[in-house]
Amino acid sequence: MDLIGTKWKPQVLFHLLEGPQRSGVLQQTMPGISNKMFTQTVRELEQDHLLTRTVYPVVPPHVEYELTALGQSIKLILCELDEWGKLEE
Amino acid sequence: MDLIGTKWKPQVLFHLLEGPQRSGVLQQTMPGISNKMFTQTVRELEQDHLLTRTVYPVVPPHVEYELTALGQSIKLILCELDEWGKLEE
DNA sequence: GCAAGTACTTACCAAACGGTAACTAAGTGA
DNA sequence: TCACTTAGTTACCGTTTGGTAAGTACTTGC
Repeated sequence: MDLIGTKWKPQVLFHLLEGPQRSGVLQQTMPGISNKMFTQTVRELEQDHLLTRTVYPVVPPHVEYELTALGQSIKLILCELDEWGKLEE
Repeated sequence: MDLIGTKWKPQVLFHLLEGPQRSGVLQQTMPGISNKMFTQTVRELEQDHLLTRTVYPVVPPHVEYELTALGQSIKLILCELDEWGKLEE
């Protein structure tokens, strides 16, 4: 599982730190990501057991993403990466 | 500067945490990296001001890579990533 | 019955990535 | 004179990546 080495995975995880988000909202927090990349990324993160995908059987569809305990465990790293990234601007 | 989002940059930095290394030795610590990728990676890290490249004018060539202060500043993150990576095996 | 709304999925295509292998450089020692 | 040594560059080419745009699904409200 290369968490690093991917462009979007860390960003998705970072945005989920504050709590569960529904699909569309989460995607909008990441300008520049395409529809295809977004679904691909969250699918992989789900396979990595870093987040859960909950589908509510309603119409129109409602899907929520939430960090697993494992996903939460990288909170510190993600925050530090964020902090460090800000220094370099 | 996307430090994450690349496969090799973090690895190069991690291996330099222990101190300066000469080119060939550093490359050998990373099995799987090709010659091309290695030079490309260190060149970019140099442009990012994360490491310095010192060329000793001798024959055969002797080149050393060393972290800059900026490079040192991500030590904590690299170590945590390493720790976390071990958990997931 | 028809559009709206949300979350995808797929086919197609261009661009980027990355590996291999051959090549350069230049002083030393046999 | 010639191979050895270390570091790096380059051309070529296959593979992977990733964007666009169109299509699927299904219920509610007009």
